[in-house]
Amino acid sequence: MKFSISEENYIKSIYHLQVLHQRVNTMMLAEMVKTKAASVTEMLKKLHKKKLIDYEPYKSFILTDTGNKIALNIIRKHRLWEFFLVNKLGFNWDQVHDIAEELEHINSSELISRLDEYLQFPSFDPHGDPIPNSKGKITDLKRSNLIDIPLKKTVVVSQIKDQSITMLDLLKHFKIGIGTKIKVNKRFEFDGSVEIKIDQMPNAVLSNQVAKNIYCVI
Amino acid sequence: MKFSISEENYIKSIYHLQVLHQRVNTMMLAEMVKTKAASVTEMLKKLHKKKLIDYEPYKSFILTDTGNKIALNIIRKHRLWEFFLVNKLGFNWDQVHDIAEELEHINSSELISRLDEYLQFPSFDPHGDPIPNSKGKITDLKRSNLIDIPLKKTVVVSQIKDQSITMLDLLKHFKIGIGTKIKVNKRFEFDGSVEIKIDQMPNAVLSNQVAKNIYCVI
DNA sequence: AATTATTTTTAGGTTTGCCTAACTTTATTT
DNA sequence: AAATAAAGTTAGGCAAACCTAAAAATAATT
Ligand SMILES: [Mn+2]
Ligand SMILES: [Mn+2]
Ligand SMILES: [Mn+2]
Ligand SMILES: [Mn+2]
Repeated sequence: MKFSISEENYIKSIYHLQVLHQRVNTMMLAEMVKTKAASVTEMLKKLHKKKLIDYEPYKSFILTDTGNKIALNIIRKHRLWEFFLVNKLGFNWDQVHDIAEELEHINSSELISRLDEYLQFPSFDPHGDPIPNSKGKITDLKRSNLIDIPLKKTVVVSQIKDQSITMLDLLKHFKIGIGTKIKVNKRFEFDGSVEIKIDQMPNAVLSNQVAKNIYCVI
Repeated sequence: MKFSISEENYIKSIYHLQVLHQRVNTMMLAEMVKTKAASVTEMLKKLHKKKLIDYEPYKSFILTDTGNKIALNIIRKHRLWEFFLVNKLGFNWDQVHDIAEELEHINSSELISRLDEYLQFPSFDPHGDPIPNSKGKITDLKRSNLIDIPLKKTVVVSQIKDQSITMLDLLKHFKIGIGTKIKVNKRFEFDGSVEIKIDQMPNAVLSNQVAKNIYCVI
């Protein structure tokens, strides 16, 4: 079965919202796909008819197993393309999302399996998010939030939750990226901010709002 | 200015038809974009309003200078992606057209200039067609048709005109590709067929219809 | 429990791109 | 020059996605 670009974007967004909130409702989804609630309702009816979501009017909804598989395949494509853009074409990690947003809809399983092989079957995209394999299986790492890791322990940044341009821009300023070795010197009770140390860099303080979005492997 | 995928496909098709026939008419274009004449007329009105074609009702039409530039940019993207698919991902030249047909609509000049650089600024795509540079300039080779080249002279296949799957399939069978060294032993007046010789291969006879589509550099 | 606020759906429109059928213009035959 | 054929346009409709405004259902307050 083939799906329109719109349908694919809705499916993928439902998936991401489910990861955060278990079940999804109309308003959340409308905001994520940048449209109005009325348009979402129409699409929900269509996705339900195609058996991609479990949906009853006025209730929250979730993907069916088929819906889930389709979502994972789109995410796989998105993340493989992001990896390609950064590691082969030399883009910065904060430039690739919008392009991958288009590339993820290119329709060819042969293309994706060859791309995967060409990239040597990467497990994580440039933002540290896991890339589902061809069967849709995700193998993720155990990661701790910068807020929670023990003081004075050097850990490695491995995932950024908020991937807005503004966030990625801030991280670039502090020279924080996936793979960066980082140490928390101090945690300030008052506002939840943390003082960090990165090799070759002066001490720096990150707000709680920033620190919450940085995950590390110990 | 941004254009829809449909608009881009029409513009590109007009360009290709112009190369063959100088001016384009409704029926030709309808056949090329696989739609009906009525739909073409509607699109012609839109493209004319956007100043991409010179068009008057009931007359044949051509691209304006702007239209031409846009066409060349789409063709550039198409051929760069084809080059990528064959030379980096290992596709055969007969598998890449449909995928490039989708990839050519991805919207990012940064992406294309990086891809171009990554591929080391190739001049020809896997079918021997010239790739316009970033300014839209094409530098093509002088090529002779297999029908016309002198007998017993070894030449190099450099372009295939008809790129249908069936044609590419036939060429694969005879081990003819871009770069293949080829010699015409004999030309048969009766049906215009030619007997050819390729290294490591027995003599073979190509029909006039096939030979007409093969171009070589001497 | 009743009122108010929020969420969700429905109703009615718009745009893009496609279609068929009817009509008009241009080209080709007789 | 008329008649016929072919090409091109217009008219009227349809499906996909979007929209605003109104109505219905659910949730939150008083
Ligand atoms: Mn997308
Ligand atoms: Mn990512
Ligand atoms: Mn195309
Ligand atoms: Mn080509």
